[in-house]
Amino acid sequence: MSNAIEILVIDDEPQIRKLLNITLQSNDYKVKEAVNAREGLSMAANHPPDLILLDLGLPDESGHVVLEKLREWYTKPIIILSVQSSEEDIVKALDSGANDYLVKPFRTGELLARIRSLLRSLSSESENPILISNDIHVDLYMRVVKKNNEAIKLTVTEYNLLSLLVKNQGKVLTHQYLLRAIWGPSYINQSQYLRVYIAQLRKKIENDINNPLHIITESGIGYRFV
Amino acid sequence: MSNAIEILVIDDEPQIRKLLNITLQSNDYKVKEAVNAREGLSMAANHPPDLILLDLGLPDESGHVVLEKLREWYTKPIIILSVQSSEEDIVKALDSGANDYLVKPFRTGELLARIRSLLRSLSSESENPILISNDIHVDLYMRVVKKNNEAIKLTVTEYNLLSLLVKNQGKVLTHQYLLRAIWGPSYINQSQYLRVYIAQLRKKIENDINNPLHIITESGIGYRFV
DNA sequence: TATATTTTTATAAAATCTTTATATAAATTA
DNA sequence: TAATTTATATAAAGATTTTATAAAAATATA
Repeated sequence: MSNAIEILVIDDEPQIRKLLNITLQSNDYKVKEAVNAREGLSMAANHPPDLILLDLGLPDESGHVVLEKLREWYTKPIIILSVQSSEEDIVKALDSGANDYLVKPFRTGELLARIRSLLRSLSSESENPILISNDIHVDLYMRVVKKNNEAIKLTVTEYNLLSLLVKNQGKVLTHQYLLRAIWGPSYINQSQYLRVYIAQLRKKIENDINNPLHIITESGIGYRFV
Repeated sequence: MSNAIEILVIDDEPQIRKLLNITLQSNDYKVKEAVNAREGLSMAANHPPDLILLDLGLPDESGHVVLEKLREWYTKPIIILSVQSSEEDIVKALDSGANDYLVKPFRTGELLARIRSLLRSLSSESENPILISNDIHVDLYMRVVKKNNEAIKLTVTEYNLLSLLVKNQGKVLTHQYLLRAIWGPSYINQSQYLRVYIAQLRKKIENDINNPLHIITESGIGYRFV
């Protein structure tokens, strides 16, 4: 996966790095490791990650200093992992720009949840699930469909139908499934509804209506978005 | 100070509320208190605070449920305060949209630092409070709307509606969402209010009322500002 | 009280959905 | 293969829902 979320771990303890590596990778994050402050700052600068896990007790420089240096330019989440549990340390780190502070030993489930929380809140706008298929863009967050970058006006039913097809790109969705999902379970025999709306959608998004390239008919079964 | 940051405390324990009240007020936050879930949801809806401190152990409803209900529309920080320290509770709360989780008894200095951290990171986007869309300027700080550099007189409700639409430029906001945000949760069926106010806004900001270019109707769903 | 604002009511217009009709295409069967 | 059946595409009419807007009534504010 090339668009995986990248997390930089800056910690000098090999066993912690190993634990984090395994935990994070098994949750589909791409992990990079730095063993000291110098390496951490350099790696962050050369290839900025989506989130940084920073140990405060580094051998070559205080973690607080690293944090301040990072925050001069790095705006994404930084979580502190530290054996220091004093209120003074925690307040200092948070006020220097850390987004969270976990005391070692930490619980990995909680760490993962806090990572999810930060990634969610701090990147909410870029979280748009934009589904792209050649010239058709479906932005589920904005609720906009574009063809060649021009917004297309769709009715509620048209949009629901298209987004369902696009979400299941490549898969054949049966008449029954589509009717149940869009109109409700009591409409599973109204195949004509589907034909009418598929025709309307094709009119709006296909270039050549006699040779539809996006919404494909699977005769006797259903429809498929390509 | 009228533009003080407002924090809503939802907690049934009087001594905790008192402690929070004193702590927060002495740090220049404006504090509002709710003693149970019902009151908390109602206060949050009627006058949305800048941050919510939510106890999970409320008498009338589970804090987890309150959190989920809040997150249906409330986008600002929510910090959980709870005696529950199990990883399961923490993960559940964070994944339901909480921004932080502190186990009682908590250290007030740490709480204050975490509040500062959240207010800092999550409100950084609204720091540029002037939103411009072609000929319309909305200054969220000054609460002034200008069209072609001339100030437009808007009523409170008109302004609230417009600023909400402008803040979510491009995104479709549903009738429900708008009604809940502007009038409160008990008004979600009063779509007519919305129509009346949208018409009033259009009269004030659109050049051609028969062809509105800013406030777009999404029939059956809601409205969108472009 | 006078004025501004919000809420409610009424109604026309627009948009959308459902149904019908019919042409065309695909699959099945003799 | 040809005939027949079944499935699909599409336009268009009719029904329903949703929206826009003015204006009156109620409420809040100065």
